[in-house]
Amino acid sequence: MAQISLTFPDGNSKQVEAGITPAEVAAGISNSLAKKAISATVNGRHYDLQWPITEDATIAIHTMKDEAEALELIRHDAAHIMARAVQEIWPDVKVTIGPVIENGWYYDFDREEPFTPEDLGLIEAKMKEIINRRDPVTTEVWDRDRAIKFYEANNEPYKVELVEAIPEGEPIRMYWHGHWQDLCRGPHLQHTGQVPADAFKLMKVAGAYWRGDSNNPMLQRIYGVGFLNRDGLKKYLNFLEEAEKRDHRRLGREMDLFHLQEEAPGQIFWHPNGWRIYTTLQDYMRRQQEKGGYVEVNTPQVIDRKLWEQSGHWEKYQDNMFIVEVDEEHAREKTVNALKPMNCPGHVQIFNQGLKSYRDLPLRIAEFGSCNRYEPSGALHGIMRVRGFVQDDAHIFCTEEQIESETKKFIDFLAKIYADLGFDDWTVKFSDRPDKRAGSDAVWDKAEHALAQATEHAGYEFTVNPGEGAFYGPKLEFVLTDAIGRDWQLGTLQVDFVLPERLDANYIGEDGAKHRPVMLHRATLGSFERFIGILIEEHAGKLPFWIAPRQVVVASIVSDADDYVLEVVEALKAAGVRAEADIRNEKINYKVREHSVGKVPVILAIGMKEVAERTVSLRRLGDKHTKVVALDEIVADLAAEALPPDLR
RNA sequence: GCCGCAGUAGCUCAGUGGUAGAGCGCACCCUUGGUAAGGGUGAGGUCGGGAGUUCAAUCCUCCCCUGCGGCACCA
Repeated sequence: MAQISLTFPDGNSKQVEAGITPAEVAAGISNSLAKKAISATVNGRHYDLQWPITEDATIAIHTMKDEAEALELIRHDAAHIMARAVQEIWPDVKVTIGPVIENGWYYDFDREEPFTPEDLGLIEAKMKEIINRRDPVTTEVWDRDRAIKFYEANNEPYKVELVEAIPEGEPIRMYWHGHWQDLCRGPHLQHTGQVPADAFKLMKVAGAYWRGDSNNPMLQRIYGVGFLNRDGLKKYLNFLEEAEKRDHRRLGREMDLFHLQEEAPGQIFWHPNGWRIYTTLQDYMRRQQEKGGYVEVNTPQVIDRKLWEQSGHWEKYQDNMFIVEVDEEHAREKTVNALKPMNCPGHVQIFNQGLKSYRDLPLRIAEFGSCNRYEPSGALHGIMRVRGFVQDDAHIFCTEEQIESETKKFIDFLAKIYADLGFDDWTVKFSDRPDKRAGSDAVWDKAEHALAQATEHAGYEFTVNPGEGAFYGPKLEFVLTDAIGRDWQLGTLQVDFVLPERLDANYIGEDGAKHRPVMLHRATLGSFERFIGILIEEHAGKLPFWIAPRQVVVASIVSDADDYVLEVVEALKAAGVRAEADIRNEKINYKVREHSVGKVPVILAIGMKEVAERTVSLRRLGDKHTKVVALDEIVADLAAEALPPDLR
């Protein structure tokens, strides 16, 4: 047998026979390591203890102390144990796939009756039983025919499909947890008892399409979360509870910002408090756009289908459009219009008015564009995914050569704004050419290169979404996360070679000939609605002072102080601070609690002492202590604090 | 759109085959209280909408709407 050399993390190496397994390596080191081992990293690859090593390698043996590997294995084995539990309880259920995801795993099943919440309890109990059996986990590589025959015989059609889909040359690996068997690329733990029985929980059942395709049958997916120990699980459940308190839908109610009702699904009724956030943000954006070299426009809401046909929306986007038919009396034909779902065609109409010269480029046309999209009912989510929203939209008409510099300029623009608004943690996704696309490969090469270059030059890394670009061009997505870690696309930048063509936009070049401009679709906040949702969750309702809808409440402690309270409010308002008086017949404790729950950043309490001294007692949201400050001083301080970051 | 779950007072929720309750909030009264809920009294509901079963439906059945969690979608 050939010899190979294994190199350990401490730098020592050892000659061993080829085909040795990490389990044998561990056993050669010590009995206790052999017992505690869960997996290995061999030449950088996460490796099952049972897989043979056939070439020179670096090797590290993992135990439960290696958190990343341990969690992956625990979750992966738990997924299998869950599937086994389900089949032990309901033998007719067909199994499909069950990967590890963030915090846990899921497994998709095909079963006639739905799983109920009570079923989850049964499955959990069965899983604990399986864990306690400490069944050994073993593995073998099979050839394709054997695997297919096996699954056909066992009436597991989804597994047959999965085996068939494994590319030639890749091993078809089987795993056994005791007698129960599953197709799996591994690695896995040594035995089921290595999964902590008190550190996992089945969370929910949901529908999911087989292979993620809505043309396929819907399966039932069970989600579980799993951790190294009970404490990890407790922490996670606690996090979920805390996240619930940050939910913008809950805070929207508590802070009296907005509501939705069933007569207008996916559309927002903004209350005075919420609308102040909205307009404050819009005023701020308007100033930024002016500084950034944009011109602001406004375009019609209801537009004849002819324009949508020309732009391609009628063909590609009609399912998502609100169609408005107008049946005029005496009209020979009724007109068919659509509420605009996007602003781009309108902006091209403005670009097309009059002849444009290359000297006009880049022309940056901005609009707080009110859009309506008929989003699928299941997609609606609070104010984050709605059917009526306003984009801080703009279209930059430029030459191909200007794509890179305009992209860089936009990313800098966006980064500054996100920073002003308190976001440091956002990511960039880059979506490149899809299979179905318009435009030549040469043009795509140029556009993708320009976008990627500009992003790097602006100092940002990005992840690539292969094939996820729009049919008309590649795009950048600027992504933020909500309270429970779900990603939301806010800003975007998309290169478009197609729409200028379809709507016949052109400019006169230096050479005196007509040329086609490129359009960059871009939005910074994305939509005000989604952005405000994210903003609320990011700050858990404690918005920065300048955005807070109610910045200051001045509360009387005794009614004899009321006149002075009103005077303080007037002084603050005159200085540009959003202040309200609370002279209700309530105790100061009550008022402080109520306005704290309402997330008012500053409470000024006024008793007779403050009246006499012309001071206020200042209390900041979240602080326990208070501070007495002279009236003039606090007015000046809060006025300065109320200024938006760009006006300071 | 698909799968599952839910919809009772402004909010959070309990409840029943014989047309309904709590806490908070709201109104009024008492209380003038020094930094996260002072006390009393009272008003407030077509039990999401429609149909069916029944002597009788908020409760059982069916359809629809909306919301929630996923999936799919997301120019």
